[in-house]
Amino acid sequence: MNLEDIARFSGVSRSTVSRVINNDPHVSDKTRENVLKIIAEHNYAPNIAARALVTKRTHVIGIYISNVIGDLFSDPYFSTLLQAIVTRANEQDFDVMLWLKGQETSIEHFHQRILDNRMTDGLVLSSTSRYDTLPQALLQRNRTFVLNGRPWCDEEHMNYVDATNQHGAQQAVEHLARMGHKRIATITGRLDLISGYDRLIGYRQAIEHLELPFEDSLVIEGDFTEISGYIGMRKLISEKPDAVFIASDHMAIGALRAIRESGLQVPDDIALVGFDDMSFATMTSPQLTTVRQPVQRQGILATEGLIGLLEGSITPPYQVSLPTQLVIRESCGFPA
Amino acid sequence: MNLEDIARFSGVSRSTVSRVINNDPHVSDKTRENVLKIIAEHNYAPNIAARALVTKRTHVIGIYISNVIGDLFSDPYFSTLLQAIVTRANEQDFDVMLWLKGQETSIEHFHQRILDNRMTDGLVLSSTSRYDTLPQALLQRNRTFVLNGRPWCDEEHMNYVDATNQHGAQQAVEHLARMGHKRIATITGRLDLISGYDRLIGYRQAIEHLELPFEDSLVIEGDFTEISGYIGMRKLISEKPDAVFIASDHMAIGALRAIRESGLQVPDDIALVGFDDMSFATMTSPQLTTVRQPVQRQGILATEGLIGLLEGSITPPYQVSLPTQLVIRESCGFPA
DNA sequence: ATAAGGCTTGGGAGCGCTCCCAAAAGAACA
DNA sequence: TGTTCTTTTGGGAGCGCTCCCAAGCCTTAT
Repeated sequence: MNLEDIARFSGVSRSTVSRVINNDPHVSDKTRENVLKIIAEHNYAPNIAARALVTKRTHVIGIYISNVIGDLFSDPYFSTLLQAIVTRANEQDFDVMLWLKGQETSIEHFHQRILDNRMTDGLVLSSTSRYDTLPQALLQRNRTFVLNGRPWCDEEHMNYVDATNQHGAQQAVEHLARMGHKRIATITGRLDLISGYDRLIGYRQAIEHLELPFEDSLVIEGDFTEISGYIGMRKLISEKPDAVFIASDHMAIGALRAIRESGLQVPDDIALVGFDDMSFATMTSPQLTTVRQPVQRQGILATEGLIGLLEGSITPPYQVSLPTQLVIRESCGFPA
Repeated sequence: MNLEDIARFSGVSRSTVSRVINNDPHVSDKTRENVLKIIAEHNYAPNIAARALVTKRTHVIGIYISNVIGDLFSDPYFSTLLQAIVTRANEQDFDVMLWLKGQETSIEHFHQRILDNRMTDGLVLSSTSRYDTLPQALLQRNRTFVLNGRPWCDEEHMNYVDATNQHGAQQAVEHLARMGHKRIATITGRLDLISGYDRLIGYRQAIEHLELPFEDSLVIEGDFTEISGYIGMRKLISEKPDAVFIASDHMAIGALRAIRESGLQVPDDIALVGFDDMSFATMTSPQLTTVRQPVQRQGILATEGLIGLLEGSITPPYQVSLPTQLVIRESCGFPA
């Protein structure tokens, strides 16, 4: 069943059917109606490949997530992001192709797969490592893409949607200081991801600004996983910090567990602030004080930006930075 | 840059280049080598649309997940499944297209989108509701697909990968009985999903078989979300059950919270068994006794099955049922 | 009645591939 | 040397669309 068949059945030419399908106004109402009826009767849908061959557009965007650690992205951050992207793309009549890079996949092979795949009009890249060469390779080949998180380099030319991670981290640390905490430690995220890096920078800036003691032993490197939060906190306990800024809620869950196991109390013995404001942050006891970042909004804006770029309604660079917001709950302590 | 260009550069014909790209043995080693060099030099990749137009194959499979509730699939079940599918598909040289049905999306519109999209060779459908007409529509149009979870109807003709949910639920309840519990309640999953339904059936069969009292008030309908586990358990507490079989670990987390808030102890006051064996089941206190289902394996087999079906190496129906396994930890109590 | 103008419609060309058949080149044998 | 067979190569046709130009039709004005 193709255009020609539909044309024959409805007694018009291939061109007219094409016009009807593409909503071209140059068709009489009578003809349009008739053709639409025939199309519906036969469940006809145009052959996407043939269309793509001539238009050089597929109406498909790709999502590349490279941070997939361990048993997969158990961190609901990615689920939320993914859902936002897929939903928004569908609303704008785009379909979505998905690539997940696990640890085991060979990166060259994987990149080649994405670079060679010409089935997508554009890409959203999420949580690209500082060492990931994909953005550069795509740039070099003139492919349209939007980064989730600001780029490590070439900032002026890249399209991205970011959150104010530095500022969020600062707010968190400042709030802990305001609550009377002096010895404030941090468990970082992956430092090869811009979000992890920026949150550490924010921590440092706040410490410096507040003229609090900065000690290397108060900075523990995590990798955003729950288990790394647990391990990080176990290391940290012997350092006896008053408070800890943890670069993700997911890690904060692990940290809470470590604290509970050691018999200490949150926030009395150790105060905690997380980052992300994931849905489970209100389900812990005590409830988690955290820095909210608009994950869903990031996904939506990345998608809208990409599609706008593709359709020419947005001229590059498309650069967005979304605000973060401190959400005060119980884990940070109460004013004395 | 197309086949013809590469042909010109390497001094051979379009056909020969095509043969090289498709690994046709009827090319001399010298020619092949030369052509490959030119291809690499120009970063040439064949135009997928043109190829698909003639072969009628895209090497793309689609995944349709319809269970997306609320703030997205916060249940890591889907993340795990998705990752397994994507990884396996990529290994077999297929790309993956993703559709997520949220509550808000109009189902007709969504189905049309999937039915019309001829860009995928086949589909994996996960957690399709009993009321979802997509499987029938796909069947009617002769599209190849594999269900994750056995179908609600037309079982003989459908391809599916399932887990032994009934048996798993039975084991869970039997174990609770063995631990000395008499008044065993359940919080069900969504009963329009086959997994939720089968787990309830398994519960009932066990109760009947063990000749324990069956009371309607001991069966609370949940929907697999954490919050429904919380709400369900709050309702259940007044019924004073000895033990509860909860149809997912995610709901069990909510139930644990409800029990803790009411000042009761697990397993002393109420024993609990979950389902899924998600990674967080060992992080709760007490650790969760649960029924393990091989989610990853399900994703892998669904993908392999679909691809096998597409390539003709498997003849339909492709029907797999994977075993579940009781994992005994702390929440179910200890032998008296 | 004729010309001029706007709508609507039809059909050729071409997108970049694969597939098939036929031609060319090389190998092997008498 | 010619003949036959095998291996390697070339080129036409066609997949199902869109895009463009030209032709046909219907108005409306002169």
